[in-house]
Amino acid sequence: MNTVTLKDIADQLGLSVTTVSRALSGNGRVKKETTDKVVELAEKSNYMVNSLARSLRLSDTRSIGIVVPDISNNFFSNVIKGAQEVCHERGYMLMVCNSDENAHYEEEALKTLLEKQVSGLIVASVGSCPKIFSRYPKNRLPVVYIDNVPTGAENYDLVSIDNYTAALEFTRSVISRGYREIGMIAGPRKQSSGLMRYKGFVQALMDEGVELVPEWIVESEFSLESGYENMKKILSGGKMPRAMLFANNKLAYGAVKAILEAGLRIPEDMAVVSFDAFDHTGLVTPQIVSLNQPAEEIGRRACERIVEKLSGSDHQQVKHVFLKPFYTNGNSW
Amino acid sequence: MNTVTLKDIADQLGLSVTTVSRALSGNGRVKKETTDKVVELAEKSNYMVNSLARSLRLSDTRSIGIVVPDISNNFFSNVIKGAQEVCHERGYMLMVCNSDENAHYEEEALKTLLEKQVSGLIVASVGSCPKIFSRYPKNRLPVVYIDNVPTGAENYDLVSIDNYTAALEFTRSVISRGYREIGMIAGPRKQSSGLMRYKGFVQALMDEGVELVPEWIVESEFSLESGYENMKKILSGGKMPRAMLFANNKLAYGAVKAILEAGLRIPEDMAVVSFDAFDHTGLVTPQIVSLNQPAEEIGRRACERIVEKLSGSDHQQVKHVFLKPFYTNGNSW
DNA sequence: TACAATAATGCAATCGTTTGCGCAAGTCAA
DNA sequence: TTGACTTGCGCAAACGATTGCATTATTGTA
Repeated sequence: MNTVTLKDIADQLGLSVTTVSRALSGNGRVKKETTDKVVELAEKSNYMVNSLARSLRLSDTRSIGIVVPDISNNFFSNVIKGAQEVCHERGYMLMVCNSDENAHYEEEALKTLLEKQVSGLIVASVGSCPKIFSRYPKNRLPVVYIDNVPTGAENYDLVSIDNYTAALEFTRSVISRGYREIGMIAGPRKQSSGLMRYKGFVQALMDEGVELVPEWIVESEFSLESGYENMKKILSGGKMPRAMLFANNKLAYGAVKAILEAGLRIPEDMAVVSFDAFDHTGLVTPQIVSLNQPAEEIGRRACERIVEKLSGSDHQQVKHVFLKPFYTNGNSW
Repeated sequence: MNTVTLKDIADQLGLSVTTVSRALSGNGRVKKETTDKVVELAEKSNYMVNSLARSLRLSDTRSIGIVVPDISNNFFSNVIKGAQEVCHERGYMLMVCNSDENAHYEEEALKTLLEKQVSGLIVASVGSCPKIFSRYPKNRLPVVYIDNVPTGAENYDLVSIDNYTAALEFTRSVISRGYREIGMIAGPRKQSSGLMRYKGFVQALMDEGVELVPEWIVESEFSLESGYENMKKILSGGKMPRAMLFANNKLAYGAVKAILEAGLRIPEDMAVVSFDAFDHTGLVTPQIVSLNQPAEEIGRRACERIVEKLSGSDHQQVKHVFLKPFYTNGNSW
C-alpha cells in the first residue's frame, strides 16, 4: 500500500495539486465546495502530509534537537521532559540524542541533527566546544547549552545553576555541620560544571581553614563505576574522610555502594553529599543530602530560549540564565 | 550564512551536481583527482548533506520513532537507552516522543512521527489500539509494541514480560512469606499490562485460598498522585492490609509517601511490593521489593525487531517476545 | 589509423510539497 | 457595454539530493 499524495487526490478530483494543497492548508482562495470535497477525500484516503517534502520546500522543520550524555540519568530525562513540554506547546518536535558520555558520539549526534535540519539545538556537552560548532557557526541556528558550558563555548547561550557558588555554599554547609575531614569526587574539569564545582569546593575549604587532603580529592568521569572505584581507593587509604561531596548522582550512587560494602553507615560514619541526587519520592535516598538543579525547569527554559531566538529578533544576543538549585533531604541535614 | 549545497560546490569547480554527489558518496565512477578536489572543497566549505532532500529522494529516512508515556520514568528512559544503542549501531536515528500518559497526545506523537516518515515505530501505548493504526495499517511500516499490548492490537509485534505469570508468581511469593492480608493498586485495565497483572494477582489469591478484600484492590492511573491518594484511602479504612502490590513504580512511590505519613514502617507494618521499582544503585529503595522488566533489553529487542523487519523478508510475521523479569532486593525478601 | 571498449562526466527526471504569478470567469458600478 | 475588481484555479519553479541513461573523453588493440 503506497502512501497517498496530493497528486493522487488531485487526480481523483480532476484538480491541480496546487488547489488541493491550498484547500488543505487554508492558504489561498478555494471555493467552499471544492475545499469540502478535497478535505473529505483526504480524510477518506488517509492522506498524511509528507514532512520531508514540506520542510524541504519551506526550509523549516519545526524541530529542535537535544543531546544529553545519559538519557537514563534522571536529571537528564527530566530536562528532556521539560523541553518536550515546551516543544509540544509551541508546535515543535523534539529530537533526542544520547551521547553516552562520549565526545565522539556527541559530535556524531550533533552532525546528524544538523543534517536533519533542526531549527535549534540544546546541548549538554561532555567536553570542550564541539568541533562541529567551530565549523558550523552558531549564527546558523540557535544553540543553547545546559548544565555546563564547555571550554571554548563561553559566548553561547547557557541555562544552568551557578555551579561555583552552589558548590561553595554547599561545602560551607557541610563544614558548618562540624565536618572537617572532607573529600570530593569531582567531575571532569574540562566541563565547566566539573571545574566550577571543584573550585567552589576548594575555595570553601580554604575560606574556612579546613585542610585539603589531596588523597581525598579526585577527578573522575561521571559514572557509577568511577564513583565506586574511586571511593574504594579513598576508603583503602590510611586516614578516612568523614564526609564526601560528589559532583553528580552517578558518582554518589557508585560511591555509596563502596561505602556500604566497607561496612560503613551513612551518614553516621560517612556523610554523603551530592549534586543532582534528587529523588522525587522523597523517600528513596534518605541518606544522601543533595543539591539539585531544577531539571525540568532547565529543559523548559532552554527550549523557550530557542523558540524565542527562532521567532524573535535578538537572534544574536547571548544570554546566561542561572537558576536556583534546591536541597533535598535538607531537613535531616 | 547560508547552507552550502552540492550545487555550490559544483559551480565553484565547474562540475555538475551529479559528479559532486557521486564523488562524495562514492557511488559511480569519478576520476581520483576530481574526487579529491570535491572532497577537499566540501570539507573546506563545511558542506553537510541535507537529510530532508536525501530522504525525500530515497524514500528512506533511516529513523525509528518511539513513543513512551513518561520519559522521566526510569523504566522508560532505560528502554529508550537500549533502543538508542541499537539505532546507533545500525545507523538509524531514534526519534523520541513523550505522550504524558495521555491517549490524545499519543495519537499526536504517532501522527507527527509518521509524517516525518520514520521507517518504524516502537510504542508503549497508554490505551487501546491507537486509531491512527486502524487508519494507516501496519503493513505500511513495522510497529512493535512494548510493555503491553493495547486492546485491539493483539496482532502486532510485542516485546515485554509475561505479565500474567509474573503477577501470579510474584503474588504467590508474597503469600508464601506468610502474608494473608494483601491488597493491590492495579493499573488501568484497558492496558494489557494493567489487566494481566491484576488477573495474575487475583488468581494467586484464589489459588492459595486467600481472601480478596475489595476495598484493598483498586484500579488506578499510573501516577504518583494516584498512588498516594489511593493508598491513603486504603489506610483510612477499618481493616488494613499487611502487604501491598503495585502495578508500577510511580504507584509504589506515591503510596510509600502515604504509608510513611501514616507513621507505618516498611516492611514491618506494611510490605511494599511493586513492578518496575528497580533501582540500579541497589541501595536506594531497600524497602521495596520489586519485580522488574529488563528495560534496556526490551528497548534493544524492540529496536532490533524493527530493523530486522526493515531489512528482512518476514515483514508480515507477528512475533511476541517475552523476556524474563528479575527481582531486586529479593535477597532481603 | 580506426574502432571498440572503458572511464569520466552531464542531462534531466524524480521525491512531495508550497507559492508567485498569470489567466479565465464572474460580479459590479458607471 | 466597458473597465475595474474579485474569485477560483492552474502552471511551473523552487527546495537539495540521487540516479538511469546518454554523451563525451580516454585508452587499448589490431
